[in-house]
Amino acid sequence: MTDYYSSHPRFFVSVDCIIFGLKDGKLNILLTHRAFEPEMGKWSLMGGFVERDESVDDAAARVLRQLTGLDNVYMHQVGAFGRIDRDPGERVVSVAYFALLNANEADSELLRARGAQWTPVDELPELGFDHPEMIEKAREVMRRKFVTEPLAFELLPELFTLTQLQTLYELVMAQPLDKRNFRKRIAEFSCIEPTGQIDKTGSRRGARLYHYNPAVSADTFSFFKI
Amino acid sequence: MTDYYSSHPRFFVSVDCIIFGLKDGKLNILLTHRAFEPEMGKWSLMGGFVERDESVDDAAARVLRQLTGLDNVYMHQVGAFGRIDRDPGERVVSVAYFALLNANEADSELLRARGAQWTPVDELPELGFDHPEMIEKAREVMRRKFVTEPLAFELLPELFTLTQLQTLYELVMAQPLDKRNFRKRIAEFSCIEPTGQIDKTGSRRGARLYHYNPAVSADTFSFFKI
DNA sequence: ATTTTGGGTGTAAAATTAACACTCATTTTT
DNA sequence: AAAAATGAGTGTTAATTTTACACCCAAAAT
Repeated sequence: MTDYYSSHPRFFVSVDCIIFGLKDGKLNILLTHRAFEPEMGKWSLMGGFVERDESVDDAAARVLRQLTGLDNVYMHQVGAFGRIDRDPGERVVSVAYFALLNANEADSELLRARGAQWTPVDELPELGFDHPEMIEKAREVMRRKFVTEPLAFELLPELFTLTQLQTLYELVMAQPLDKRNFRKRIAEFSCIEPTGQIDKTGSRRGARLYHYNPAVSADTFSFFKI
Repeated sequence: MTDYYSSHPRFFVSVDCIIFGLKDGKLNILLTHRAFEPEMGKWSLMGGFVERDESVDDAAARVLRQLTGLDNVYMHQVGAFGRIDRDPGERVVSVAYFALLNANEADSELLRARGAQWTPVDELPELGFDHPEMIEKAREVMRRKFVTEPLAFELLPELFTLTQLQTLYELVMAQPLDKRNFRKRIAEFSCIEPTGQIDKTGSRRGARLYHYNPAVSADTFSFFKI
């Protein structure tokens, strides 16, 4: 029975996390400055090896937790990356995940300790390995899922204004949206509920604060009607 | 430098292929009857281990070629499957791919030799491992891609009738389509060209045969306008 | 008191999608 | 030879969805 396996090679399996967050009204991802080989000195995605006692999904969640201190973060697999020479040191097959989180909730102590830094997606430094390809793919997958699933609320704070929500959709979709049409559409979703509260920080007049009620949406959220 | 890696475990990495083809007007996938452990006697997807000298993508293409004799087949990654106990024998991380091919072109000798058999997707036997999950996911990914990419022509013969094309879309989308609206839409694609020829096998009157010209489509094929 | 700033609102035209039924050409049956 | 059967082929209209577009509001700052 072991024969079936034994003639084949084993590889390191790693996970790489494309961690999205909102910073200063821009879409950012968390990068770390690598303090060790290979690719020492270069910026890279946060990654780690899959251990014996964890699934690949669990490994990704662990790497995220170790970096941000956060649990129960939305994550989604982007795909496996398996080029022979993708890691210059050893043969490593890596599975990429993207994560969406509220940037304010991440443990900034931990981030600093690990040399992690939020970086706007349109100002990325040169990255090692096949990380640029992973990020590209992650943005693609995220954009697609954003249309049919209520992902925006993973990135926004608990309470948000409609302008914040619209800006986020514009960032992810990389296209401007009409304010009135956007609000008309939002009004159709009973899961996006106005709280009585007003945000006074973003404007003089103040803007209504909304929150997302997942219990209400449940079955059919679809921002652009598909 | 090796320290960075050496404390981590290595795993077998495999590929599993969800091979779609049309048989008797139904969507089928190729299954093999396993003649060896683990899961001997059960039906399973065609898979294989990734070897040292090949990328994961290449391994999938090789497994497909070894089974069907075909090269240059459309393949697309479905994702990595990494549950700890997904393979009862050993820890194996598997990357699933779906493939689309013209069932008539596969080498039937090879298929027989390897115990492979076309099976309608709605009549699948009990499958081992996490293969049901892989198939589910593969169908999902395929359905999504079918809308925006000209995948139908990978499954159809070189020449096909519009009824064949519509039936295929109905199979993949799992919903009936209006004949007149369908043909109106098809008429807009200059890449779907009528040949002068007539198919007399499918009907008494005979139906025009079309073929797909990839050179014409190129940029924007999108069956349902997104 | 005036200016500035982002928040908030409705309607009409254009485009797309959905619904729908009959004739045609040929083969098979009687 | 006539009739029946079968899948191929064809346009129009209503309904829905999407897009385009401009002004007033409330509060703070000057």
